[in-house]
Amino acid sequence: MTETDQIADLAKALAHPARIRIVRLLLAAPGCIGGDIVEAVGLAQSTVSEHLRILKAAAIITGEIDGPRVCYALNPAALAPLATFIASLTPPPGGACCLPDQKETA
Amino acid sequence: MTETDQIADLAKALAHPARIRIVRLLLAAPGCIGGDIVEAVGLAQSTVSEHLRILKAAAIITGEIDGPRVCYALNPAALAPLATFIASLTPPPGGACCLPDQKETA
DNA sequence: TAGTCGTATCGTCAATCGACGATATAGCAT
DNA sequence: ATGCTATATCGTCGATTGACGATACGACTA
Repeated sequence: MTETDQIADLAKALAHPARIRIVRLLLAAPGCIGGDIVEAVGLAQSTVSEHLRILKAAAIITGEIDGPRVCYALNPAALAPLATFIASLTPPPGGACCLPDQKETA
Repeated sequence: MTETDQIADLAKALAHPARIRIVRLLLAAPGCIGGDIVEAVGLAQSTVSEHLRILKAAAIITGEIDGPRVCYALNPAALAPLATFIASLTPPPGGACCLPDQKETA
């Protein structure tokens, strides 16, 4: 698996509105949510489970068995390759933020 | 088109190794390349044209007619929604950079 | 043990994707 | 006008995706 494939796979894992929504839910969640996700996204339970499986396969989320239910949590570190790639493409939005200045001070 | 859909569409546009490769080529290119892309990605000309169309539809690249050929160039600004979304998920890698601190100083 | 709740998996279907060859189109050059 | 080169579009095919209902699995509770 080349880094290019890795980036593409991460992008594919995010390439669905339902999955974006799930990630956002997990971001806003205190730490662990389970079946509440199903109601929030408004799809069938089996469909949501499939989306969770895809996100888990990409390591974007982790599913920890917590007694009777499963505790899903974000694993932002897995997105690093994609984040780095996108960051390398986007100089303007946000302006000079972290990088002092590449070479042009003007 | 909600912002969620917009992010998903951008991710989908990047959800293919060939398209990642194309974007990388454009990033490294001086400014304009055309048919060289076909050789670089190693797919049929029609297939590459289709990938270029998808990237163009997502506004990630622009295709400007330059005489007999087409000049493709990156349009990083189009990725802003996706970049912002991913940045909101990745606090650790890079450390506290731009945002002073959301609410928790510790 | 039996029941219940939450989650995962299976089977199916329509829709979309990715790849290709063939073909059309547009802009030089001769 | 003719031909050439570069790009786009069309039609097709197999593979994958996304959705669902039905069902299996696992873990508590009574």
